[in-house]
Amino acid sequence: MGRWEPNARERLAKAALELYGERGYEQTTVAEIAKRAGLTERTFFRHYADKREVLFDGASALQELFVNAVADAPEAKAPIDAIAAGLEAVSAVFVGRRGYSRQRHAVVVANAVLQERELIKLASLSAALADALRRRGVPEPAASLTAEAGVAVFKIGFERWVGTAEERTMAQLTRESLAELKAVTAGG
Amino acid sequence: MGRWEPNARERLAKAALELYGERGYEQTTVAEIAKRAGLTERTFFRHYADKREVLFDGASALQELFVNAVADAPEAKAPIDAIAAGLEAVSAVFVGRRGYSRQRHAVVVANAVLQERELIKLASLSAALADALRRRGVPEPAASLTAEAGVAVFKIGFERWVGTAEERTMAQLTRESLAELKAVTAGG
DNA sequence: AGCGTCGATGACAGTCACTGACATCGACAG
DNA sequence: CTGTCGATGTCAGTGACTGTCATCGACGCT
Repeated sequence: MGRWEPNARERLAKAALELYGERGYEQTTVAEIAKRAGLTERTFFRHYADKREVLFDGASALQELFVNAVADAPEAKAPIDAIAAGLEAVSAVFVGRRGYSRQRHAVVVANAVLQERELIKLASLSAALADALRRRGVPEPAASLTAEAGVAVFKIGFERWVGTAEERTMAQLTRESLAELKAVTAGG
Repeated sequence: MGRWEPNARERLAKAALELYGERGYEQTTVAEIAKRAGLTERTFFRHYADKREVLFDGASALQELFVNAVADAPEAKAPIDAIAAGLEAVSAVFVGRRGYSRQRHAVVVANAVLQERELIKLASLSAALADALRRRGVPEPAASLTAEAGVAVFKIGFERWVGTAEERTMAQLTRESLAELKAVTAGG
């Protein structure tokens, strides 16, 4: 057994989400988070770059999953359909995590600075998707626009998923959102 | 004549943009900005909520212009065409401001925290556009998706405008980007 | 002219996010 | 038994941001 309790990083993330929910993000100090996790403030900053990042631990894994699914889609598929394949893959990882997703989402929407961080994560995702599409041979600006559209569908699909009482899967809702986007941009 | 030099707010914005460009955003302290503007740090925070906001003074006016153009578009127009009318109106205000836009954009893209602020301004714009579309009778999620698409077109059109050497207007570039988006989302 | 109010600013102390430097100490290899 | 390593603790420091009170010219009223 080590000198310290294991899973310091996870303990910090859990403590932070709890405290942000209980007292609010601004009313919570990093020292309090560290104390609840049985650590010190300095150690918090060794695990997370800042007070917001602690809520975004899974972001890079999600991005990787999305990008890989797009890259691995059949070559013959159109850009928007490769994105659709990525949306399917990403939707799958949310199965069974609706409670956690709701709790986390409630904290984020309540604080502008957390929304900012979420938005830049989505922008990073969009850039990575555009890159994956370019590697599939899609030219600009089509690659960036398709990526932006995909992220918009993901965002709105997710919001509908956490916001609805019905028991519909995130995959269903993203499929519907994509169909809707195609409808509103049709014609002209 | 007043007790102080006029246009304190504008002086602060000018000093901040200069210093962010000269030394970088992080290497600039608010006290330095205030000093260059002939004021104190405390006065800076009376004009701007934080160190980033000083670069986003025109954001609310731009949003208002965009939203009004969408609201005032002929009733018969489809949602995406109302958005297109808004894009035309917004593009017009950038005429003659390419140098300033480039300088400001260079500062923003060099700093993640400034990009975050820019992204939340765009998110606010998207929400306001969705609201305007809803008031035109557009249901959800079509309103939000069309708004997101419009913001994506604006963003990419703007980036192409500041990034290209050719003398093309922002209106031309946003028109092209919108056409491209329609093309990539077509079919399926 | 005298006077009271108001608004923009200055002065100052305080909190907290975040960083750099150094110390601690169990695990582990040799 | 000893030296290295890695995760943590300790502590001092910077800078963003806030609350509070003081200042003082402009302006309207009498």
